[in-house]
Amino acid sequence: MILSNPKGTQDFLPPYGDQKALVENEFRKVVSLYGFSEIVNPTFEHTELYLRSTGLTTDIVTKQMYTFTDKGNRELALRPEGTPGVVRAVLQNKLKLPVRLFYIGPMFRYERPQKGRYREFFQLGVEVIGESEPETDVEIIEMGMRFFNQINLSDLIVKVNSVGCPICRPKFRVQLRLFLDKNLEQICDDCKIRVEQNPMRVFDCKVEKCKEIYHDAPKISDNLCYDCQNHFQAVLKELNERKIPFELDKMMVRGLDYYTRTAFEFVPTGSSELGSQDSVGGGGRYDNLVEDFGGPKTPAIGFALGLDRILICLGNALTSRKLVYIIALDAQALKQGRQLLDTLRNAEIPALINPPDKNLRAALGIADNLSCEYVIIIGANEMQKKVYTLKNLTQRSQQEIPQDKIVEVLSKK
RNA sequence: GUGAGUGUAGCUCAACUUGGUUAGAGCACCUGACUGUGGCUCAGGAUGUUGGGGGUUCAAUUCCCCUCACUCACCCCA
Repeated sequence: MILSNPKGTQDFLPPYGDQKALVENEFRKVVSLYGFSEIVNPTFEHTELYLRSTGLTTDIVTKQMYTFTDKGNRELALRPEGTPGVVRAVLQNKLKLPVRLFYIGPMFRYERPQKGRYREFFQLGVEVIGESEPETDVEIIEMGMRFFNQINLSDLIVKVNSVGCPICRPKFRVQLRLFLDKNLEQICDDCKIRVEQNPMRVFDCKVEKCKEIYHDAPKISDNLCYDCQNHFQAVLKELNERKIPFELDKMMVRGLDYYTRTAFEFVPTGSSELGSQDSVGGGGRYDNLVEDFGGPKTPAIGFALGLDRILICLGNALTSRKLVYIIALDAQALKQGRQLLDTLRNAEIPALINPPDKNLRAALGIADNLSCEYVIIIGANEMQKKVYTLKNLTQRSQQEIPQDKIVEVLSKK
């Protein structure tokens, strides 16, 4: 069947395409208040970029990348996430630090699609490169919350944790490993694999039995080194002072290898439409990534929001369009209508004119289908009286407006 | 990658259990009643390779196998 989209992709049909753009623009507005500039990166990069950043132990890299060899024998991958590309661009172009960047665009991961999870999905992301202060962490968390408020998605908290750094994490891993080895008999099969590959991920397990056991396990946030501990305390204090609704979640560990210190997730609280996915976004510090790429030691932090999931949460909250539909009833009126169409558009009022052969009833039906807010009727009566009949479709009301006042009247609406 | 469930008109679904002449309904759509007033009403109309392929059978939407798609969950993540 040719007439079908590839698995895990979606068409944003009207009005969802418009709604998507609306959310993107709100995001642009909010982040620009915090001094972020938009960066547009390629949709594919050298595969190696992701191997060295996102991490060799992550599923994203080991199983989910869309990789291909191009005609010049380059090993490339459709981007599974945005951060590596941004960091690469910053280093390559030697941007002055600190820098605040945001991006909007599609990401690709080969996995089984389900509710709120697609092979092509859209992310809204921010990266702050070159700022180490705990206040920055809180500032961008607060910015995220402000964005969610702005789009009326306020039933939401942020889960916060610290995942340490290369100084404290290895020590902790040994400690955790000891604990897990003692309980190896009781944990599930998946967790047994995690113990070998990446012990901290056991905290993500959804099996009740495992959760009970891990309740008593040592936690990374209780075993931070001096600097990480100070940083984390400062973040928590600042979150409290700024009255940001957060929850300290010592079990939260994030999936990407490069995270250090502060990690967080935006989680809807109300009756979620997201199925088994619980977060609409997440992020954290990655203080070593720039150095890992061969750059100078540079602290950084960022987050990514799932646009598709946000749209699911918003549901059918549709905004009525401010589209004006002009209906001309005869040839003379049509000529007048076409002039009016130009006038309206020049005044930045979105407008359409009906095809000449439709009668009034049918034309109103079309206006209805297009969910126009206003209709302007031009017929012999209007031509004679030098007025337009302006009809409000939602209020089912109409009035005659002098022809030279129409732009003025519509501009106010 | 693993497991479960669904695919019938544009949409939501019925008929399948116990195979049997032209596969139905509601909404939507088209036409008209209504030749300058849309969401209502009434009358009429069009619509399906029953996801695709194969098998069993005199006969398959119905039973069996394969495949594809969707949904849900696991895994993982936005």
